Amino acid sequence: MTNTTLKLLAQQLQLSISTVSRALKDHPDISTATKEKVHALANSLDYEPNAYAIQLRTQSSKIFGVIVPAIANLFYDSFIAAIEEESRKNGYALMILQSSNNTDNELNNLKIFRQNRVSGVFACLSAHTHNLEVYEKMSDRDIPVVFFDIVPKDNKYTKVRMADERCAVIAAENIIQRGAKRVLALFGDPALSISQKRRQAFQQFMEKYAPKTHCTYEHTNSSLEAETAFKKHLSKIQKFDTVFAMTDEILIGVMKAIQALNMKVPKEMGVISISNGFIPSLYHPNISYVETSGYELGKLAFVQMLANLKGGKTLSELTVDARFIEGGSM
Amino acid sequence: MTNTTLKLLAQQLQLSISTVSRALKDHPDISTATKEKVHALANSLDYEPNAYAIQLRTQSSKIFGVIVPAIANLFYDSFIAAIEEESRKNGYALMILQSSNNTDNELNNLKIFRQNRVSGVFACLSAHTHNLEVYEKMSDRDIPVVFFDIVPKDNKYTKVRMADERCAVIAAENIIQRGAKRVLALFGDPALSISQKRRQAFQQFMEKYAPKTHCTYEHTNSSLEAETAFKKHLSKIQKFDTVFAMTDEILIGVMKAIQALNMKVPKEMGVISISNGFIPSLYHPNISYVETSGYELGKLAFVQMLANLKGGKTLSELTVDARFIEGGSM
DNA sequence: CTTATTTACGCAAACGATTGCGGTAAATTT
DNA sequence: AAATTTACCGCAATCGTTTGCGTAAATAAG
Repeated sequence: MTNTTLKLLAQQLQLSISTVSRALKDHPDISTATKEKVHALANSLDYEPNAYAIQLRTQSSKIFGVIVPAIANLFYDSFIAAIEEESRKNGYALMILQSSNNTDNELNNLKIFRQNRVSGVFACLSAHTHNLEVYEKMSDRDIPVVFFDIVPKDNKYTKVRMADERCAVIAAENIIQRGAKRVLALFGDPALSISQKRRQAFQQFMEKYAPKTHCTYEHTNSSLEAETAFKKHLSKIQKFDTVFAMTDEILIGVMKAIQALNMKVPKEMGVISISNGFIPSLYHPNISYVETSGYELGKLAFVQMLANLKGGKTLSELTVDARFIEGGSM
Repeated sequence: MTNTTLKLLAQQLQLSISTVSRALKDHPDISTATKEKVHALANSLDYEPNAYAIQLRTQSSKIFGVIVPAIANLFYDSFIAAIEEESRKNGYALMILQSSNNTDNELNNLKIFRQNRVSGVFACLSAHTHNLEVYEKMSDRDIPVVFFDIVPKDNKYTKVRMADERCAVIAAENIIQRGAKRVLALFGDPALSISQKRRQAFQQFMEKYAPKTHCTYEHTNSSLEAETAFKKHLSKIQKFDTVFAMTDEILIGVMKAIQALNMKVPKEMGVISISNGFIPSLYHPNISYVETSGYELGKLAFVQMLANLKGGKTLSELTVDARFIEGGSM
């Protein structure tokens, strides 16, 4: 079956295409009688406007592009869920592409977005993207870009992110409150600015407010590394009583070690992490964590996008605040 | 900055639009000299074809629509990752929409797909969708639909899914092999056909090949329910020694209970589940599971889609086989 | 040196919708 | 009865590409 078009409707109704078009969108020039006839036929023939023709004519696509390092990631999932909700409300659809933390893919994805003339792009930088030229190209085409989570340093861009330093500080506060004596703090890939920021904020806070607490810092790149690091440090003479995991990945490694060693949480070992909450809820007792909500970040990003779309430029960096969620692990 | 178009290139080169168009796609009618000139200018001006104009002209959009109940789901994530990979290779992009298991959303999503004239749709039915009329509408428009995971019963549709019965049977086999005496088998929402199939296959197999093994069956709708059910049955006089979790969600509940009760796996309690592998890997020892790979399902679905696109109709139901992955929990 | 063939390119009509600019009949006002 | 509105509607250009067909010039064949 061929698709119903304005032309077809016009022919069947003995009207011009323009009249049909106007009738369908309730233009005042068209009489009520005609409108009704048009609507009736359109319904019975299941007319649906061709989005491509509209975009070609109006030069606006009602589609947002989204670039995430990985779709299969709880944090990004919730981010996507949030902008998907908002997009739907506002009549937009989403085109989601994953970069797999690969700069080539990132480039390619942006190309697809340009070719599809998306109305805007939500982008999370690949871990090692430093050349932002490609993103400039989007701006040149008047396609607003809202960066999220992993954002460029330059503040000529619109960006939203978690309050990374705050997260680390909140974690530190609670560790101090618990009265920890010796802490093992595990951070992620040291090349990532997010790891650096969190580590720095954490360390500074601890040194300032709990100088007598002994902290060991380590960077790990996977669950397995975290697990190994945990076990290694535990075998030392001076055992630690509290562990801080910067990411879900690290927490997973830590918890595997704890289970393997059959340690009691929180009695023998206090655990705290930064997470969106899913992983911490898998264990008994629930792990206490500082919440970083991808969902809220998504909502915020969408607001920024809309602002960008309407009122020209809104250059700024917004952050979603974090809060401590009490589990039973501290 | 305005976008570069064929027209612009043609003007600057004193050529016709058609010549430029043909030069760009290496048409034999165009001389090498001209082609080079055209390509050079196109590159320097960053020409990118307008996907909408192309689609309008060619009536094919190079976009696939995907409907999943939820994006934030490990199984669907890996499914999406797979078709994303394949799509990229074949020059397609993905438009992903979530139904949130809501029929209205599902309807709406399909509408968006139709308006965007997607080349095909990968659809996972909402839990309680029984009216497939909407999907008929897609077929009417010659938009192939490949159902995955939760698929309609009617076999006039193209569908791919996990070998649900096989999964359950494999689990049963291993439970028998372990020499289990008393088993608690936890299944999901009894309204879902997938729960029914798995339960039936499991139960039949157990009754046939291990009639003396005592099995208790229960359906639960959440992690919490599973946790409660586990604890409840454990408090009975006749304790069970093995637990089977049909889904990740159930496994999570079971493991929380096991941790809370500080039971030893596998000594005091054998655990086996059906999963894609992520959740089972979070525990120590790793949980043994029957693998259902969303990734492979995605690959298979894509093959089906391509076949559908090329050779007309390929109505069939394909299943991805399952295999047992040994953890340390059995 | 005519008559076929190639070679290399341009014309123009689609694809489906939007919209400024008129146009004509009927209704209303002088 | 003539002039002016008002109410409705159509014409045609436009968005950026693709593609069948036509044709001049260049080359080959006779």
